[in-house]
Amino acid sequence: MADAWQPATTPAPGLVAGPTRVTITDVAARAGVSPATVSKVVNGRYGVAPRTIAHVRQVVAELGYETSLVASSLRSRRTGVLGVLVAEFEPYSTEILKGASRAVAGTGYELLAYSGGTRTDGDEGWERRSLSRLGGTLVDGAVLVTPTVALVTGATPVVAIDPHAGPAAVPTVDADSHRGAVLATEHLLRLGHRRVAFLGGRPGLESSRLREEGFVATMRSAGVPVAPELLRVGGYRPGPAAEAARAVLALADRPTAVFAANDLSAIAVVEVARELGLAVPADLSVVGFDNIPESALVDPPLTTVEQPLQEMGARAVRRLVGLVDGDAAAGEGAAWGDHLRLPTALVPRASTAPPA
Amino acid sequence: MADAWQPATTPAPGLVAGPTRVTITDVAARAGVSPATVSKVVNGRYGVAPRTIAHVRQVVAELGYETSLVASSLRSRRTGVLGVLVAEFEPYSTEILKGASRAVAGTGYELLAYSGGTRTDGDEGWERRSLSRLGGTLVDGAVLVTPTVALVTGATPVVAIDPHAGPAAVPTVDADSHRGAVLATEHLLRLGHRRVAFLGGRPGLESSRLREEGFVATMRSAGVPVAPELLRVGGYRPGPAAEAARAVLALADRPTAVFAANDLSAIAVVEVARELGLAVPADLSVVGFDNIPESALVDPPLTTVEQPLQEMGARAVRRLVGLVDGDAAAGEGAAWGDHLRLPTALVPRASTAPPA
DNA sequence: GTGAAAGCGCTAACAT
DNA sequence: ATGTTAGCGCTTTCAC
Repeated sequence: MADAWQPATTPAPGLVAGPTRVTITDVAARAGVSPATVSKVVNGRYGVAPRTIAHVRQVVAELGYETSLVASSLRSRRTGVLGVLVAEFEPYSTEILKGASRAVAGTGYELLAYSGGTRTDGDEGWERRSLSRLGGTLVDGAVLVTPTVALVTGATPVVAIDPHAGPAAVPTVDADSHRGAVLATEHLLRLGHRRVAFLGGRPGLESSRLREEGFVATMRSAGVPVAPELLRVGGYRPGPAAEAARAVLALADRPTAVFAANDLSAIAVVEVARELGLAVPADLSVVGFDNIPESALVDPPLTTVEQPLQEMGARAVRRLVGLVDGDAAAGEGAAWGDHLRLPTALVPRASTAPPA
Repeated sequence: MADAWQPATTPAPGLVAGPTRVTITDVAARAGVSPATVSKVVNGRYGVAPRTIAHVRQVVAELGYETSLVASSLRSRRTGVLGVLVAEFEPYSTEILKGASRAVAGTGYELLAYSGGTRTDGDEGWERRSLSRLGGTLVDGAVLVTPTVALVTGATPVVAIDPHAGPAAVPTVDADSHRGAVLATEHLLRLGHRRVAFLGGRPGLESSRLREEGFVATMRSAGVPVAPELLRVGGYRPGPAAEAARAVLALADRPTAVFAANDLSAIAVVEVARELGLAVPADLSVVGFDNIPESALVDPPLTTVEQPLQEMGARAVRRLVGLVDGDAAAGEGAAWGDHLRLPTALVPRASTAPPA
């Protein structure tokens, strides 16, 4: 890729890089008071003379002082910041983020999204690591997006979105994956497909298990056998999903349809099909899951199962705010261990058709 | 909205909330060494006996210790974390985030996105505040998304995306807004529109200025006058944009087309048109800017100007990594003050047509 | 090879 | 009403 960086105008006065950060000590020195007094003024504590307040405010403004999130959170244990912990920023997690952002407005909290899964790729346990690194200090509470492992949450309030299988110790928000899988499978059966492959999600996630279960159960009850070689794992990720798709489409008795456990995988399937010279949906029908915006933008637009991702993010944040502000005043839900399951719905688009 | 929280199963053993965070002191005590030694082991410093290393590692694993990002960053001044500072998480900034996330993979850095604009709405100066709060300590460098004010960056390396007007003291990434506006305006003129309204972006942003300039210049050079009442400000935000749209569509001599400075505004225009019983594009053509995924999902799909948002995020991060790792080894670009401008392109869809 | 001590910037007790 | 002190969890000299 060509490099298009160009020389720019010279920096304007006042915009150049300054020396180091302005600290509370700088403000205190300039104002002729103690750091403690500055702290009180900045945090609106009682017991400071009006004159002093005004003066300190003045100096704060002059110097452009802002309290360091790091230092204050280390000391005080309350930051007014809520964390959204994700493995990486992809369409799924950013949809959640949009909803979280909307929900946090007006609560007095700020949002900090941390992507801890990019360091070592395929990193299991990023959620534990991220939570340990940020929890208790930097953020007052956290929303965990698709955590794959159970975790000791310690003192930090946590809400999970679409978590691992098994009992959860934290309030959980997810969508009805089983029902969604049933809808998708019925859609394919109704179109006349009998040989249908399933590209599973990330092992360990409950949503992954439920989507497979929904698929298999629906096929079974329709009296259509599911050959073992048609059950693959895509891990919710494009790379592995493409590999699995290649394998399944290379079969002598090729499936006429693929149900992928998420849209990213489904999009990968469509790409692989194209590589192999298969037309979608003429030669191969593809169904996804999630209804991320990208699913409507690919060619052909993807038939998929919608989960209300933004709503899930918003609900999780509202629940978290309740937890952080004290269980008593919890606005949404009450005690730990709750579970909110939102509905899913089929979104028929152009990637599915009757088999040739 | 009905509350669907349901009681859940009892927490499984080992998953319940623990007491407090495991600190380096806990590990030290359990391992029978000093905190300093634990620190050395955890950070891979030299001068620790292999036996000790193994033992400490063991205890770290047992206790599930993770170094606190807050504490270590306060002391050491290097965190391995890059910040992306945004006003809020909406489609524009999350597209940037996707690109940033992709670019950061494999660099050894982690990504922390901070939304500092939701606290007080319409908050000018969130970028300065956020940077002050996180910079120098929490993050090693930051990408600022659409900062509206110039700022003293201090010691923290910063790259700006689509910033304020005027000379910038930091490397900047943006898209060719002027050219994009020309393309959009020419498109409308070509369709036969003569009475075209413009819904401006956020005052203070260079992109906003350039889009207006591109629009006005193109209209002028086509010999089509732009009535002052057709030049409005939407601020890149749905609410104000809708208001402006209502005003302009209530005009006796209603425009036949609206060019909105971003997609969010354009979508708001379409909604207002619908409210007023105007069909898009039959009664009113609408063009947006950005090509956020949502622009293709609305009804009718929006004609818009594409900027390569993900690419912009990726480029900004790569540049930032160069800055943080030392100007010498800068992988992308060299000195401060550079400017990368990426191309824009018209994306014709269904929201534009010849005037009735 | 290891530990004691100091201190990053801030705030909460406790003086004064 | 204000200042002094201590310490959050960690890393970094610098002794030992």
